[in-house]
Amino acid sequence: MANTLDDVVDGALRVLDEFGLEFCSMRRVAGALGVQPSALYHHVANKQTLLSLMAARIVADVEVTDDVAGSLLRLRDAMLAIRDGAEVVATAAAFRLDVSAFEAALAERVGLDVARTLLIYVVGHTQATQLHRQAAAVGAIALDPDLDASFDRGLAIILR
Amino acid sequence: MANTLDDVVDGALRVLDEFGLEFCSMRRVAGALGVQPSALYHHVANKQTLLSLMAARIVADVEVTDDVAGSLLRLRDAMLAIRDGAEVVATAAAFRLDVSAFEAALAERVGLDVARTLLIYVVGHTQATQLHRQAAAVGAIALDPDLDASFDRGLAIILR
DNA sequence: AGGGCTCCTGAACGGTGTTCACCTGAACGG
DNA sequence: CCGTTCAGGTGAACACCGTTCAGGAGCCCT
Repeated sequence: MANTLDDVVDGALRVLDEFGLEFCSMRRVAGALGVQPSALYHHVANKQTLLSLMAARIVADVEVTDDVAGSLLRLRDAMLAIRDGAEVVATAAAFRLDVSAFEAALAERVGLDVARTLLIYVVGHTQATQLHRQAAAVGAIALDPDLDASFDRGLAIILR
Repeated sequence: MANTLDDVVDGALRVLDEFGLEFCSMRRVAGALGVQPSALYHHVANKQTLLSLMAARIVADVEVTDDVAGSLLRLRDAMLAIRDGAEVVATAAAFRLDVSAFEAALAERVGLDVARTLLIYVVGHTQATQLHRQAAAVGAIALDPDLDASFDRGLAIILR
């Protein structure tokens, strides 16, 4: 027993990956941990805080190197690696608070304005990509095979 | 009596502007129209659909001219004009479906890749701006006076 | 042995989106 | 003028939601 904060975030990310953000409720996360919903509030002030922690975890081990484009591709992959990951990062007021370390590291290499523009673009495009893929997986729309290349071209436009 | 779909969208936008997205519930929209919540489902299949219609309305009369930067500034102003407007537009899967007319008009002038990159940037930056201003209005953070200029610089980076 | 701390329970409160069977009133063709 | 149709609305219900609160169980430290 004796869950820690990390356990809670882990459990929440498992629920997110399995059921999607829409069904990632406090009750379901608690259920995944074998615990009552109210127990979560000993680790986290509210759901919004939990979402921020999840967002931080999602992008946690993406490192910024001198290969700026490569770094941003890794950021994109980290968000795509988990269901609704981009939306969680985007929503959490994340790219103002949680990704600020990422923004700072990026700013050292390309300047603050370009760093900000890049981050907004990467998160936005990745969110659209993830949404599109999910709709395609359900059969609602046809899968656009150009999404990865489209991402690269947009990146090149900003970095030119 | 006899509300139309437009009346419902109007009412929803009034509720949004007054209370914010968080409290823009079907029940509250119904209340603003002097109607039971279930009555809304005669006009709209579900809340998500209503949000998409609201997003479409928010950006509806922004015209794309040959002054691309000016057009994007007007798009930004339209979203900033209503509380949580940018978030509604961003969320509604809007900048894939509702803003697609905007995207097409933009693509005629700057090409599809640049148009997409611009739209992602404009919506993302505006959303961050609106969130920031709201937090500052509540006194949670200090207001950054550089937001408008920051937007212009990001735009210039993409359009260069 | 006793105090404090972390983690948890169980119940409750006031909301939420959505569905359903049913009712009302105006418009319209025979 | 009657009967039908149909958009618009009612009122109750269902199954959830985030969050709060008083309290209990187990552990470490002194």
